[in-house]
Amino acid sequence: MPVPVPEATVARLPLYLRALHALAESGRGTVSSEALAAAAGVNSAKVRKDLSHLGSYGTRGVGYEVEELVFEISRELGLTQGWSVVLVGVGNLGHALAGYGGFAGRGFRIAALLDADPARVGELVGDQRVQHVDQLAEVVRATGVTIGVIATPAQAAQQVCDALVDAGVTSILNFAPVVLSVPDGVDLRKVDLAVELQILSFHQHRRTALRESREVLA
Amino acid sequence: MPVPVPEATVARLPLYLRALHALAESGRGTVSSEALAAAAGVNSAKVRKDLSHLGSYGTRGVGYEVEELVFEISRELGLTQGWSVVLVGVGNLGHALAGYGGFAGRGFRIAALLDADPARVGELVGDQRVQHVDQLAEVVRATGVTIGVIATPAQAAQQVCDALVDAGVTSILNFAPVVLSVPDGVDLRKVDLAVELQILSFHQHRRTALRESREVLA
DNA sequence: GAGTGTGAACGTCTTCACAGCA
DNA sequence: TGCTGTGAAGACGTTCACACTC
Repeated sequence: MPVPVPEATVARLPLYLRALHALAESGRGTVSSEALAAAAGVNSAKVRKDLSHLGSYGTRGVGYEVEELVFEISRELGLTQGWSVVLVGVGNLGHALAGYGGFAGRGFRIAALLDADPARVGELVGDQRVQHVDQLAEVVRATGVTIGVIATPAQAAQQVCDALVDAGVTSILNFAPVVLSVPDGVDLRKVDLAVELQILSFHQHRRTALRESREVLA
Repeated sequence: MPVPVPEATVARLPLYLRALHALAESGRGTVSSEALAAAAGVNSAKVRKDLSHLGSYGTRGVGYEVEELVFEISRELGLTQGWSVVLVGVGNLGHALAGYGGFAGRGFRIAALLDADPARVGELVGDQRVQHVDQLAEVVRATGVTIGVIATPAQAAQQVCDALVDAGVTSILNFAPVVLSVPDGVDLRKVDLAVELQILSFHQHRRTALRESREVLA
């Protein structure tokens, strides 16, 4: 593999995967780049370029086999090996994540739920019982997880992050609204629930500002 | 304003804003691009370029005034005008969003909470009582909201989206894992909670694959 | 004919490196 | 001297357009 898959392509593969799962459920055996593009909300040239980075899985004049593509994308993303995940912070967001179909349905198994609040310890969420965050190192060792998800309040996040790193977790997904720091060799990604709303605000703001300035001119 | 603010810059402004709020709380009066970059998790050249698109708010040899920058970024993002938001879907994720500091703390007021489940109607979340989604048109008219947030299950999302558009909402933020379609003139953005986890999986996968192939060679 | 795979053109974003100002 | 603001260079990503294949 001399040419690595571009990061922008990697970011879209989950999109294609979701669209393909939907297509497979609706009984579609094959898709064109055009149809897949529509289902994923991008344009067809992008789909073809992206998929070409994984190899040649399409048939000219026909399209791509849905099942085959699901497998190849899953493999590329490493979803076929069934990751175990430890989720820290079982508030509303933690509950939402624990019950999220996009996790369990995509090769991610929640191996443990941790929280700092003693009142929540022992609670049953899905098929897992909430454990105290003090057990973190032990839990990570026992379950062998390599991926950690942080859904705690902002103040607790760095401490939890450090604990995860110390315990040997090398991939961390952070939902807390703070910038975390990790040592080299640990992959940290973040989701900020408010960022997109603020971007939306920017566009709405500019649109109404433009409309008003046009009305002034009229 | 002949040169529009680049989209990539807009996407980072919320980051800077969060970092600046934290700096302001800790009593910092002024920041260098270097310090702000560290707090926001980017590099300093980017910070300077980004901020230069808003105007010249820095002082050479000194840096930027924290309070001033907070105001200018907020203004650019349109956060100073206090948007009202309607949130549809009050499950775990909806609860998490309703209680999220990044919304209320940034000029977004939740004007209404809607849900399709009669069992949830009437429930008090924060200072709002959950109303039935059938009231959507009426609620939008009464409150004059222009931003809608969808936190429903995937199956319900397009229907809710259509209802929002019909009611006159022109900016929609979608948390449901489906691609929604909206008419021209409506700005649609999405957050997929599972995408980042899958990207993380890709990197973790590639890392372990590389390590293994190196071990084979050794 | 239909639709993939891909070089080439184009556009956008990032980074560098330094002139210029406080 | 310290740090901003910015042209210029380079990396990266997108889109076009068409040769090629089924």
